Amino acid sequence: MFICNFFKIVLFRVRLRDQRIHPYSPNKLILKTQIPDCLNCPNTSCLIQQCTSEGKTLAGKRKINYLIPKDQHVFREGSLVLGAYFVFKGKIKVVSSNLHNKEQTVRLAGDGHILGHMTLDKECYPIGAVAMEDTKVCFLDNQTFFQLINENHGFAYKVIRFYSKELRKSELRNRSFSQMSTFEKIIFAFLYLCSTFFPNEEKCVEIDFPRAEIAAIAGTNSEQVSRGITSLKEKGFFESEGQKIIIRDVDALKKLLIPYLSWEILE
Amino acid sequence: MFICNFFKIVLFRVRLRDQRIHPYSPNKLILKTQIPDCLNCPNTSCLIQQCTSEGKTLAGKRKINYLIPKDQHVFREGSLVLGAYFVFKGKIKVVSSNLHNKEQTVRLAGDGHILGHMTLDKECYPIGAVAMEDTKVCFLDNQTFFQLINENHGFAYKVIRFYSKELRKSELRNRSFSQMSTFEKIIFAFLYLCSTFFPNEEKCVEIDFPRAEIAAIAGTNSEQVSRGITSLKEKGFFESEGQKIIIRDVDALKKLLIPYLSWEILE
DNA sequence: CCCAAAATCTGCAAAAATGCAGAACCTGTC
DNA sequence: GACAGGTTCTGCATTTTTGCAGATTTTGGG
Repeated sequence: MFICNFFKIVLFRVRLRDQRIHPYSPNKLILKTQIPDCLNCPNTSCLIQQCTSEGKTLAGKRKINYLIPKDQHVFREGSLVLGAYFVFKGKIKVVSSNLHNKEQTVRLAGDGHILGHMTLDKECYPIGAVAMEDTKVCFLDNQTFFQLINENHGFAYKVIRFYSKELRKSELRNRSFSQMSTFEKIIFAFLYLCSTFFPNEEKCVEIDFPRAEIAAIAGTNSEQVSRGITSLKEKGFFESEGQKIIIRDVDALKKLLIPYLSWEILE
Repeated sequence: MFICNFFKIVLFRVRLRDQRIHPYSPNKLILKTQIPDCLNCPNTSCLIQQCTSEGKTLAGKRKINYLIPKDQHVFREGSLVLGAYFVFKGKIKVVSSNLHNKEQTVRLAGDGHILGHMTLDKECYPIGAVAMEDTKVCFLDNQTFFQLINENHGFAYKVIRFYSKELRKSELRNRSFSQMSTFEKIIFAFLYLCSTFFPNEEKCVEIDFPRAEIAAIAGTNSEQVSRGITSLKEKGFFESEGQKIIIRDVDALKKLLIPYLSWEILE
């Protein structure tokens, strides 16, 4: 057992080091793709839209567009991240594993969200990002990002607001993990999915993810998610169509978590 | 029970609304205090030090200094935050409660850290901040903060890096909450305390907080913390002097959590 | 439409965490 | 140095969560 763990650790370290050496060895499954340049981008929620025309022109020239197929990594745990990814269209989960190979989804990112982090020094975090469906992203290297911040105050301000807001959301999720029952955490996971991936849909949302995916967001296992879904179906909050779940009234679901009152944040 | 909850909710809402109306009704226990202006500030970890001389002069002129006594709020849950607090010297916890009156510590902030968030619109989060010992903070209103970002690129960049880093730390704490056993979470809480409040001490750290305080960080209760401490004393990781705990070798403690490998982050 | 593979659901026993209550221990004051 | 008030520790019964295993349902390919 101890020896087994030791090997796992060594392997993990090697994996990390490999990725330090080849941080962007191109994944053959990740394809460059066509996305409009920033001046003509239809994605109004992208923060680059806060830049001046010159800024957008620069960003459009420098950015690299990728199509990340479903279940492929945008970047891997332990790799150096040399810039930021802006989600053009799609669904991304930010994940973190431990050596027992249990994966926790620590953040969800939808259209217009930023992934990756800004570093000057060689930082290296055990966090990765995976596409939950075919997703188009725009990559900006750190240098260009820095230049955009220098020359576009509105952009810099919005980026700070974005991170500050995500930090607060993450802090509330922290509270959820430590105070909620498993059943409540499952409801919370569904609401988080709704607010991130369907920010505009008012009442009725369809969710079609494997139970294990939802479990990784809620911080439990797929059996509990199953039990939770069954219970919510019995109570009339969910309907199902095959393995897909239909939430007819998201607000009713929110009311189940009133003691945790964090709805301001789930805009 | 239901009615009781209903009243609690109403009261909570009223509390929130009151604080919206009087976001800065001065707490009599919070005193303005003497802190050097930013040009002569000895706190090198403060991000305002990244500004130009003009920026520092402006910040020094506009900032308000407070001495927050132990156990007093810097700001309360639900209140409007109209600017940012920079910790000059002391220890702050960022907390979030639920209606069952259970409080979770979602972040720790030591010297040089930033609290509060930047908002243009009237946002309102169920998050508060409390001094864990007498603490001096500098308050900058949003307008000045915005001006500093406009005119000091290095500052803007560092602020983005700060939030991005805190977000990542928070995400790792999320993983900890959902994957660690209670015992591991307690160890993690001690390490988080060490890395935030004693960033420079190499091996030996003294921690003197009530068990309930540590429980709120770890996401458990004080009984479990007690049991955890006893166990760690038996194993030789902790010594005690009255109710104070002495960790002779922080690195040895870290090794207990190797499967979660997040030490890069606990700088 | 049928079938095999995959995913989901559910009952149950084992494990972990919780909360209570009383004992032991610390702290500061007189 | 004794004492009161507070904090911490620990044993125990209860509750919650977990993980397994087998039953059931769904999915996608022919």
